[in-house]
Formats: sequence, structure tokens, C-alpha cells
Amino acid sequence: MSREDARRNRARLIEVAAEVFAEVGADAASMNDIARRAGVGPGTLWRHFPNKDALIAEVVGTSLDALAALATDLRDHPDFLREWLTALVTHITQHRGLAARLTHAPTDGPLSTRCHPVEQATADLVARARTQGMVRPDLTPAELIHLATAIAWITETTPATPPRLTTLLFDGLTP
Amino acid sequence: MSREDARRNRARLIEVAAEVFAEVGADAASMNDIARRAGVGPGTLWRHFPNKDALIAEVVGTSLDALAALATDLRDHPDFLREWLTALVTHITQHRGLAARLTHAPTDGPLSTRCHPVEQATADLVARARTQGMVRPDLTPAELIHLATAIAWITETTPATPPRLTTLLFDGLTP
DNA sequence: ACCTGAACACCGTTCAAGT
DNA sequence: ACCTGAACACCGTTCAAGT
Repeated sequence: MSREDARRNRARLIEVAAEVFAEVGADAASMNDIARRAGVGPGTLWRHFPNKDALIAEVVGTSLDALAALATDLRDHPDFLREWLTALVTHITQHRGLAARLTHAPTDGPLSTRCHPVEQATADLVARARTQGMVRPDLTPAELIHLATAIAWITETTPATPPRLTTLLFDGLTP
Repeated sequence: MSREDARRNRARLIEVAAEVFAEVGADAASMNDIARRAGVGPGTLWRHFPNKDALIAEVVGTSLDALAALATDLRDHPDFLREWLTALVTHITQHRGLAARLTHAPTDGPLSTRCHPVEQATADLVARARTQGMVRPDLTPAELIHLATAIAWITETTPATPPRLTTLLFDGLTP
């Protein structure tokens, strides 16, 4: 088959994957199922994307970039760190199963690579918050991301809501 | 076979399950693998325990009870709510894969049932903390458990440590 | 009464064989 | 160059057949 067909296959696979992820979650989705629904053999899917994370990275990549871009808009917001934490949680929550995938993704894998801009943005905002005394000085950017991921995850399967848990975390449990 | 054999099989299955859970985590552990290692057919495992949660409940049940019992010891501790949160997180962390199982367990299933004493203890301590003004008055016991589970979960697959995240949650992110 | 293990429909993943 | 789909070793789960 031609390179043209290959390109179409690739585009179609991403499209179908996005559908399946939305239906059952990125973690629960089956590679065979995605290939089947795209009308393609499993082998074709696996050569276009060497592992599931690569496929996920392609599906959520552009929205991760959009999230990172939002960070610059937030820089001058009076409560930007809280806003950023909210944005992180919201974004992860919008892609069911992504939280579980993020925490298991190897550091040098495609998904982690795609997250780099968001990590960078988080580092910037935490540093900025620190110079302004808006945040406890020992908080690391990685910790903020871990906590955002944890909140997004627990939200997927319990009645707890992201804004509420975000508030509890940000302000603490004491009065 | 005799009822005697059945009882021995059951005990052996719980024993082996505990081993496998410790090795690969309760979530990743395979039912077939447990049956195989116990020298028993899959069917035998499934009749003794109608689903995986029932098996998990049996394995972690006694330690859940011990956790609940700890709550009464804590009642007079000056910082008992923080201690309790720490105990919750510590306990879940000690059983890898338990966090994921807890959040997906059906409310009327065997695992949720086994968690009842811990939920009860949490409700008591939160209520007590509230009357003493030690905690924000809108915090619900369920929220505390959800957050403890989330922290235990994120801890399994990242360099983040339970005591640190517990502190961040309890005290909040602001200085 | 209790156990066995073959069986079913899946999964991720690979790779010879086709165009 | 790219695709196919059978194949392998697994998984959860069931159930006829055995003692």
C-alpha cells in the first residue's frame, strides 16, 4: 500500500482511539478493539504506535499543549497558583483513565515527553508564587503535579468533586 | 472430598493470595495464578470466593479491623485527626494495589463491607475534631477517606512520600 | 459435598506471509 | 513500503464431568 494510505490509517487510528478513550477511558481501552474498529489489523496499529502510551500521547498531546499555553495567561492573575492547580485537575479529569496512565508512564516514554511543557509551566508558576510569598516555600512543582493527578484520579470513581478537593488541598484541613 | 479438605483449601488460598498480593499488588495479581500456586483448579478458587474483592477482603480484613481499633487509642491524642489521616494513608500504602481496588469496589460488595469499621471510626474522629474546632467544619468523613486513598495511590508509583503529602494536605499549600 | 480442568471470549504483542 | 491476520501466552470466568 502507498504512503498515502499509511497516513490515512494513522489519522483514522487516532480518531478512533479518541472515541474509544472517551467511551471507556484511556486505561481500560483495548488496543485490539481500537484496531478492529478502525478496520485495521492489530499489527498496523502497533507499528504506527509502538506502545499504548504513544497512542495516548498523540490523542491528548494538543490539549496538553493548550494547557501549557494557558499558564502564561494566568501569570498575572491574583490567585494564579490556585487557578493553575484547578486547571491541572480539570484537564486530567477530562480524559478518563489518563491519571492512571500518567503515574505508570516511564519517564523517558512518549507520554512523559508530551507532558514536558506542562511540567515546565508548573515549575515557572511555582517559582513565581514562591518569590511572591504566595506558597509554602518547600513545595516542589513535582509535588503539585502529583497531588493534582491524585485528586483527578480519586474523582473518577467517587462522588468527590474536583473543585471541592482542590479547595481542601489548597487551604488545608484546619479551620 | 471432605469438608476438612475444603477448609484447608480455603486457608491455603488466603495464604497464597497474601503472598501474591505482596509480590505484585492486589490489583495486578491474577486469580488463575493464585489458584495455580495453591495447587488448585480455578473453579475451586472461584467457589470459595465469588469475586476478587471477596478474596482481598479476607486477606486485608483483620488488618482493617486493627486499624479501626487504633482509632480509640487516638481519641485523646492532642493532634488525633492528623494522626488518623497518617494511619489511614499508612495502612492503604502497606497493601499495594489496595487503593485502586477500594475506589472501584461496589458499595454493597465484600470489600466495602469490611471497610465499614474504618468508616465508622473516621466519622467518630471527624465529629470529635469538629466539636473541638480542630478541623474545618465542612469536612466530611468520606472526603477524608477519599483524600487518604488518593495520597496512598499516588505514592505507589511516584517518588512522593506519604508523610510529606499528608502534611501538604493537612496544612494546605499556602504559607 | 467438593474438586477438576477443559473451555470460552477476551487481552497484549509478534511476525511470517502477502500486496 | 506497508498491511494482514493467524499465532502465542496470557487473563477472568464458567460448568460439565468426576470423586
